Amino acid sequence: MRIEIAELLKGEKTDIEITVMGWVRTFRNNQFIALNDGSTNHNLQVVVDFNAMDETILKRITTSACISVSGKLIKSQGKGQTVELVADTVEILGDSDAEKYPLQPKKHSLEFLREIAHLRFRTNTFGSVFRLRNALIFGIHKFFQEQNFLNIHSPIISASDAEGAGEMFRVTTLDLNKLPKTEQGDTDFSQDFFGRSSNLTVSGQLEAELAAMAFTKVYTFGPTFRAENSNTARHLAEFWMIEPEVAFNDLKDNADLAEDMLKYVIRYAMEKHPDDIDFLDARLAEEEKQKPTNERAEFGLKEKLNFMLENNFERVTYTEAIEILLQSPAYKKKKFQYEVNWGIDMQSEHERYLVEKHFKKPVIVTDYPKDIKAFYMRQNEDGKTVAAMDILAPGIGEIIGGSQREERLDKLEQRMQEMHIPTEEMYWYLDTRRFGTCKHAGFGLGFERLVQFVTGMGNIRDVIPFPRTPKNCEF
RNA sequence: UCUUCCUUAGCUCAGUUGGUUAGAGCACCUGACUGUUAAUCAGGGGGUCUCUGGUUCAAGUCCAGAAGGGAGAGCCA
Repeated sequence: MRIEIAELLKGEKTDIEITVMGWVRTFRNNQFIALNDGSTNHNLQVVVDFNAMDETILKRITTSACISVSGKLIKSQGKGQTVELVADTVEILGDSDAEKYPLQPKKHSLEFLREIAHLRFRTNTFGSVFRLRNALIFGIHKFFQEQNFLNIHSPIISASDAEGAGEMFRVTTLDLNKLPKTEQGDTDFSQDFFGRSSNLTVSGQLEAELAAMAFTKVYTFGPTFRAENSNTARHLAEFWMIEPEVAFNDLKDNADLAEDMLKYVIRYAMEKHPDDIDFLDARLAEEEKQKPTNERAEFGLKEKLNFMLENNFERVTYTEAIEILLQSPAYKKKKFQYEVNWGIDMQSEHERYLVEKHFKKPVIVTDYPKDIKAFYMRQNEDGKTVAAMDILAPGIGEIIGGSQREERLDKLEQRMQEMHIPTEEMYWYLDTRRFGTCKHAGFGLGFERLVQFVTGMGNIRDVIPFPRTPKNCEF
């Protein structure tokens, strides 16, 4: 019977006959196979007696060959591991031509591995990243399910282009070489599949709001698409987003929920895969050593995560945040490239100063000027700000954006008109304000940014299996 | 999209003021060794110097353009 390596390495049972299957990481000294099956970042040491083994089989034990080994699991006779498998039989399930296989048992650059994303799962780094990604996915569902949230599948294809969250990918079945035209000469979308123009979703929030007006507590967790020409280490054209929406919550409840959720899922992932956290912690420390002293991160990965769990997030209003920036040494020494005054949309350098220099922990900034925020955010009594919140994380920037929603029909309609959002087309959204409206709030969490935060990976393209970015749709 | 840097062997990189046949480590192949931990030792094979054009007696090296990639920025999650 096949047993997984993670189970064997617990070392609870020895002197048993077992079968193990996996991929060869290295074959040392014609005797020792480091075997990995993805259940853990640790390898099982398989010991072969090369004098007794068929030589043609020995030659086929190459890096990344897939093999099945049967034999006896014993206490290790050497140092470096607690148990090892003494092979009776080794069966080659899949050969791997050592001359052509691009991965070697050595350090590769992340850029190179990105070009062979179909094989990078087989490395220690990506093994750890994707096990943690899985734990975070499950941890998020667990957190919400334990609190009786309802998971809603919001649509992936959307006809609404009024959400204003960014450029959209068009969905069409029209022949692009022979587009039907209207009398005015525009493309005639009435002949398209849905009888109107349609796009991939940029957010499930509006649909989540509809569901929250019946189930009270809901969340979405699905793919999201933005056709922005963004070339950065924190943007993808296809990414996953979590969007909880809760009836009767105000902005403070919303911030509490976000903070609780982040802490819960980070703790869950750390407890589920301590070895992977250890590995990535060491990897990051190694990487930091290459940098000049003044560019090094202040905390190691584990330090950072533990600090996050043990401390409350800092909460400041936008107005207070601007005041902090204006009083900062960085501002007085003219270190900021962009101007600071009340009303600006804070730039990366400002957010990073607040999070990394001033507070040195995650910060929840609330009550932004209404002119820099979306139409659906609840207008505050001061007439200038809205009940918005952004959570800024060290090293990542904005990880969560949310708000209390405008539940008052007249205020919402007025704001939509000011911002040129077509109210007729959005009748279904406005209906919730017509029929039994109530205060409610929610937020959007960029899932890959969370994975970046937990794994310490600097580039978002290294925390999703097959990244989609401008000019890149390989695999 | 903007700024900036990079592109030399399968990988990581060196290559002097432009000057014979372009190097190293790892990987691979052959052999030795056999309790190794990215095993070690000896030998060997492996190159359209990203592409296109230009300057020059001579270009990996200088100039121009293109492509790809990194970092930072904008937009955002």
